[in-house]
Amino acid sequence: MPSESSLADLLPEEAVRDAAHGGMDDVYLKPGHLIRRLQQMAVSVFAQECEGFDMTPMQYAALVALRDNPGIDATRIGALVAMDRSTMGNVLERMEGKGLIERRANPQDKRVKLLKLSRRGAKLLADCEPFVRAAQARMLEPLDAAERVQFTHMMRRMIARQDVI
Amino acid sequence: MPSESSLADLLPEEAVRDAAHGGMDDVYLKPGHLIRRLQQMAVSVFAQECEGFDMTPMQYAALVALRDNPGIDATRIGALVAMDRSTMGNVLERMEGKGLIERRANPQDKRVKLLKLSRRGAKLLADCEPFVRAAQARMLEPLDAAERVQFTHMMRRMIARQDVI
DNA sequence: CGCAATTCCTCCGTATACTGTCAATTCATC
DNA sequence: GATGAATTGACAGTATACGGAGGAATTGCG
Repeated sequence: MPSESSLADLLPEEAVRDAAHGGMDDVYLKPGHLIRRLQQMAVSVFAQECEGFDMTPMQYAALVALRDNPGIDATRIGALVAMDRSTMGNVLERMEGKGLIERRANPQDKRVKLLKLSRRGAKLLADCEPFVRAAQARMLEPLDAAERVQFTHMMRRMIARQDVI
Repeated sequence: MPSESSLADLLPEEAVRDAAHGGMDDVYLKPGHLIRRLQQMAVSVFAQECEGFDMTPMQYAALVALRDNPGIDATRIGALVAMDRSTMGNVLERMEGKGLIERRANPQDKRVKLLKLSRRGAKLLADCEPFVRAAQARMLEPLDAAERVQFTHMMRRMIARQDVI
């Protein structure tokens, strides 16, 4: 049986106190660290809610983008979901391996490969939708309605300012 | 010269409009997606500000944890910075390769390897501190003072609720 | 003391994530 | 129409990120 110990159990009391009260140089309270922890939380919640679908957050994002934009190419899907071409290529390769998408050569432009949801991919997407919705809701659950709107807007402002990808 | 095109340039107007106005099933506005984008932003800002130090955000976190807890072992460092032991092992291996840390066997407990900052690691940490501070500030720059406090608290609440790692 | 449970590290497997490079192809301009 | 610039997908390299297995070592309980 895997140990169910939480982070705090492993730490010396000193560190826990510092993390709780905020020492001088506590990495633990800096935005960079908290944002990373937030991402860990989001991935974990998604995995928990969508357990059994054999689907990752990025694969879900690609499925949605593909459903809403059939016949798009890999570079443009990457732009839609904010992922670079290399990583998108790997994600799509795994998805093709699982039979979720189909890649076809474009007769008009022999550089690009057009992408399409397979029947199986469409079914997976439809089936998991309620669970993904539950995951998204659970991430924001500690916030009240007004805070959720605020938080979302603040995230969008921070992302927009430093435009990445 | 690498293309300086932003995300929006690549997208069909339809997708941009949807992303801006919020369609029915826009992944682009869901917390999971925004949190991932936020993490991309944070890593990118850190990399820009700390360019030239040959140091990643996780390596910085490990350095701080090691400075504040000399003689700690790998599992406990992982708990401090919220990273599983496998990944921490890889990070520490790379850091040892760069001469930033020293790993020594513990005579009392031959399972563990005690970790210590090297002189070089300590110097790197001291040198990069102002740049890391600048990076952390830049991440929150679009928010005003009150919002920064709110945002940080909301992140902490969301992380605390779904306790990961 | 003996033995089971636990702990620590390492390795494997899978999945992101980004930079840089490359060849094939297309486009823009002359 | 030729040619340089840009685009696309593939690949290599580096770095997270996590679960699980396994071996060595320690601890705790009887």
